[in-house]
Amino acid sequence: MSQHRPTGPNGRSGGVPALPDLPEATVARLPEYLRALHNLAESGNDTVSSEGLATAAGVNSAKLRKDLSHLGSYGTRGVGYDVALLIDQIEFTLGLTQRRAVALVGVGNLGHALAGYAGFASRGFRIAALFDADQNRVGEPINGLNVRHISELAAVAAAESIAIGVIATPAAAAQDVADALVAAGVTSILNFAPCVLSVPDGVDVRKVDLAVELQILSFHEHRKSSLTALPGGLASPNGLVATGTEEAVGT
Amino acid sequence: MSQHRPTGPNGRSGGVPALPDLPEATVARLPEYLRALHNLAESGNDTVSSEGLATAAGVNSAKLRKDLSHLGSYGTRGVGYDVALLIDQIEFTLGLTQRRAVALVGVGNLGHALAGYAGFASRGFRIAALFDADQNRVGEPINGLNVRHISELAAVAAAESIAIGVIATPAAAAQDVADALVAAGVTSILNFAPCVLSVPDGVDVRKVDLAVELQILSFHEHRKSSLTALPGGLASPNGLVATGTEEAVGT
DNA sequence: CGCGATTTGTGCACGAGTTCACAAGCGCTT
DNA sequence: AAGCGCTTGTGAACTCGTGCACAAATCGCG
Repeated sequence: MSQHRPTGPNGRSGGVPALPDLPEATVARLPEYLRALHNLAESGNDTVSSEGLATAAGVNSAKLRKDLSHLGSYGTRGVGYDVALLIDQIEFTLGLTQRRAVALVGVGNLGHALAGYAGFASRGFRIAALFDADQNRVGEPINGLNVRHISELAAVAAAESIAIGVIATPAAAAQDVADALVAAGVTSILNFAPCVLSVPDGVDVRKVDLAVELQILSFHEHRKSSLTALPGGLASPNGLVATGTEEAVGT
Repeated sequence: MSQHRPTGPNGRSGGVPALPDLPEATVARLPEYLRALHNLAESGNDTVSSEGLATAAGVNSAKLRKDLSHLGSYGTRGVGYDVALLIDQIEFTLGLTQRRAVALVGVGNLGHALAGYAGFASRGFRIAALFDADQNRVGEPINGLNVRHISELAAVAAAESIAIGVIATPAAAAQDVADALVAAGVTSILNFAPCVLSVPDGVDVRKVDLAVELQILSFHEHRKSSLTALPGGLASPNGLVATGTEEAVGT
C-alpha cells in the first residue's frame, strides 16, 4: 500500500520524541484511539486507563499500551492517561495540528458523497477543491465548492498547498489522475478506484476498495455456511462445483 | 475486526481441500487477484504467469504463488495459471458462485452513494434492500429500490435471504442498527460508521473509516515534511514501479 | 526422444506484530 | 511515613506473514 522508508535515520530526539519511526500497525490504530479519546472527552472523562481506552477502541489493552509507549507516552502509573494530553500527543503525531487541504478528483456517484462527507471536516481535513474530467460537471456547486476541470489541478494544488489527493474516478481514469496529482505536487493519495496505481517513490498510496470488503465478508459467510453442513461431508469432485443454494444462515 | 473460529475442524480432505483455513492475509488479497484476473481475461489472456499476475495485482510474485498454493492451486509449471480456471477457483473460495444479497442501512450522504455504486453489482453482490430510520426518507426510490423503514428489516432479511449488512448511518445509531441486523439473522457486517460495534460470536464485522485512511496519510505527510532536511539519500528497497512523471517528491 | 528454457510450489530464515507477565512507579490511606 | 492497591511500561516468548532461493515439473524444439 504505502512504501515507507526502510531505514529510519532517527530524527534528532529533543525534548519530545519527534518521529521515532512508529510501526505501521501502530500508526493505523492511532486514529481509532483518537476517535475514542474524543468521545471520552465529550463524556467528561479527564483520565482513562489503558483498559478503558482499549475497550473503547476495540483493541487489547496490552497492545494499546505498547502503541502509546512508542510515541513516548505520557501515562501515569496507578492512574491512567490524561485524556486531553493524549489527544494532543496523537494529533501531533498524526500531523493533525494543521488542518490539511485535500483535493478530490472525480465527482461521480461516490465522489459526490465524499465531497459532502462531514467526517472529513470534523477530523482534521478540508476538502479544498473538486475536480472532474467531464466538462458538463465543471462549475457544478457541491457543498459550497465549484467543480473545476482537471486541467486546473496543478495551479490550484500549488495555490492551496494541497499535498493529499483523493481519487474517486472510474478505474480506467485513475492512473492518469494519479500521474496528474503527482505532477501537481501531491505526495499522498487515497484511491477508491479498483485498480493498482504506480507512483514514484516517496508518494504514499492507500487504497480503499468497497467491493473487496464485501468479498472478504463473503468468504467468511461461505465458510460459515459450509461448516454447518460439514458432518455429512460434502463430496465436491473438482472444486468448481457450485454451492447450490445453501445459505442456511439465520433461518 | 473479524472474529473467526479458533480451531478449524479441517474438513475431510477428499479430492479438493474444500476450505483449508486460508490465512487471513491471503483472503484479503484474493479479491485483488480476482479483479486483476478479470482484467486479464478481458484483454484476451488465456494464461498468466505468477509474475504477470503479481504485478497486475500490485504484489510480490512469491507471495502470490504462496497465496494460490494455499487454495490448492491449479497452475502449470513452465506455463503459468489458466486464467479462467483460476477465476473460478477464487470465486468459489470467496463464495461468489452465488450472488449474495446485501442490506444497506442508512441512506444519507454516504449510503445514497453506496446504493448506487456499480462496483457492488459487478462484483458479486446485489443490494437487496435499503433501510433508514427517518420516516421522511421511507418510500424514496433509489436506483430502482424503495427505501424501507428499519422496522421492516427482520421480515425483509428473511424473505430475501440476506446474510450481509452494510451500515452507513451516523455513529450514534450504528450499534442499534447492528443489533437489529444481528437479530434479523445477518452474520456479516460492513460498518462505515466511525465507532466500534459489539456483536455476538459468529458475526463478522469489517470496518471502513474514510477519515482514518486520510489520517494515516496525514501521518506520512507529517513525517515526510519533517524529513526534508535529512542527511542521507533515500534508497528504494523494493519499491513498486516508478512510472510517469516523477517529480515533486523531494524537490 | 531427450534437453533446455521456463515457471510453479515450497522449505527455510527472517522480520514484524501480538500477547503474556511482571517489575517499576504513583497516589491514597492510615 | 510507610504500606497497599492500582496501572503503566516493557522484556521476552510466540505467532503470523514475508521473501528468498531452489528443486520439481512441464512444454517446446531440435
